Amino acid sequence: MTANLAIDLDRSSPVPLYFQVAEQIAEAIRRGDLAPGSRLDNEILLADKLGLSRPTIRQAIQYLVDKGLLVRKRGVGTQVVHGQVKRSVELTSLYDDLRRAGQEPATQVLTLEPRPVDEHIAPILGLEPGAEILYVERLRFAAGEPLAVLHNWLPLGLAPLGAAALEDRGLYELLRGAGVRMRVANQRIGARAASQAEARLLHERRGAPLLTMVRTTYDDQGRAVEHGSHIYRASHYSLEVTLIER
Amino acid sequence: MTANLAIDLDRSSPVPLYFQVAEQIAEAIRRGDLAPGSRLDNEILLADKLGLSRPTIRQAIQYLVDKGLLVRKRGVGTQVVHGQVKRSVELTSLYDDLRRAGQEPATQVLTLEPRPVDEHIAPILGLEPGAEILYVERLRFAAGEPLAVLHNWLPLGLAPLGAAALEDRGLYELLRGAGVRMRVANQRIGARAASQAEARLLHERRGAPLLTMVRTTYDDQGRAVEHGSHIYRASHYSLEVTLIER
DNA sequence: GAGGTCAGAATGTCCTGACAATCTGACGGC
DNA sequence: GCCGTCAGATTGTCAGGACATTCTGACCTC
Repeated sequence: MTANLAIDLDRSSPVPLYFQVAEQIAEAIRRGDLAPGSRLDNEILLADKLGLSRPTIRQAIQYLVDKGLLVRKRGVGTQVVHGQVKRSVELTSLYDDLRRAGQEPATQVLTLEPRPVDEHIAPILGLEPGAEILYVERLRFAAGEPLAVLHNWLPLGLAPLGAAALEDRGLYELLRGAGVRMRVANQRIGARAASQAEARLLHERRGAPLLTMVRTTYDDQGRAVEHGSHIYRASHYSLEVTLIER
Repeated sequence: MTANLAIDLDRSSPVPLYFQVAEQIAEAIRRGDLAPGSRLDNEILLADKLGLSRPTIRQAIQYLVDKGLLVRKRGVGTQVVHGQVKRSVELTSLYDDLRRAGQEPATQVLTLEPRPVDEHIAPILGLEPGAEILYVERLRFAAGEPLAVLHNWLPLGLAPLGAAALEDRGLYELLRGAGVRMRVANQRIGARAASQAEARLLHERRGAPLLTMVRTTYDDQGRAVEHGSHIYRASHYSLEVTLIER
């Protein structure tokens, strides 16, 4: 059933075996070697072929099921999902997304300063009211056109964030580079009409539809590391999300 | 460290042990017995206390990590996430969401008929061009106010869908009841201004901002089972999503 | 021919055991 | 006092095995 799907394993590599397997299956799906709807070998056979144990194979498959590339059914087998998953459920910033799409993003920092935390932001970030936080306001461009206005609040001392760095890279990239490991994010997505000031920044007319997103991100210690409130030009941007039921 | 967190296990129940553990930890978090930021006992100790093996405990914890309730860190331990997760990454319909929020949803079926599939919908659902599919158009109300216009395309013969049933329940609920097991969904979320006709249906003014969502849902065999294109009144509704990085 | 029954196949759950990688905090040397 | 080292704690990875549950399709009975 399966094409003979060659998978190389490097046992001396620090990359976990289950991950090596998962990556190479995912690659085969992307390449088209594993057609949508086609069945994978069963877990025991796969384990046998690769000289791995069944739990390891299961972990690899589970990883891809969680990413929405594969689907399993007890008593039947594991199949490749029809219709490709556009993008996985990843914690990426707009900047990363745009660059990956070849859009050549640019950023203009409008504000970057410590300020006392707002009373409605403080509980979200788990801070004392009146504490100082870093406030960032940026205008994001893609292909020369203004695309979004980004407002962020971050705990001080999390990462050294300078205006130059922020104009050169995405916020998430800078945080990751500073050792912050983001794990969970809550997002609320809505829409509203542009105000006069927003319209001017974004080269839209007043009342033009804007996509709004409010997001709070937590790290692997469960601490809030970032709160953002963003507006996007609906005419130029939309969000993509993949949901997976377990 | 942990409150003494009593967990009852029923080994004769068909509910998997790892799931029983996960549910009761989640319940303790919701109740507040496990405060945000507090640490769980380590896996080996927990396994010992409950008379289970470590892999089973790990599976329970992994389940909650995937839902965004817990966060782990190697060498440190497992902690409850600060700031509650509003809603988990579930495959729910608008109807389910509204009812859970106590909004008392109602539905008016505008169209319900088989029709030849559009040429741009056919490849999405994996159908031959020209094949017949079921087209559904509904107006959804919450608390007496119009909230959204829902357009759906479904393969014929998937489930017996009558107008009466659709006015009484959500589409997802009906599909689940017919044995369809949905697993993966791709959503694209955007915004645009309301047309004259849309405004009339939704009691808005022309040009009012609308939230748009296009979604394709796949079942556990990887087959597309539903494609929908929906518009929501941005003034009355927003979407909530939780992202988890593994 | 319709329907029920049963065997095979596949994933789901659970166990035991072992070692690796990583983080924290304490200790000790400079 | 500062910095590096080291040990303990904890999660991450991997192996191998056993049995349960569920689905499909073939076979048999009526």
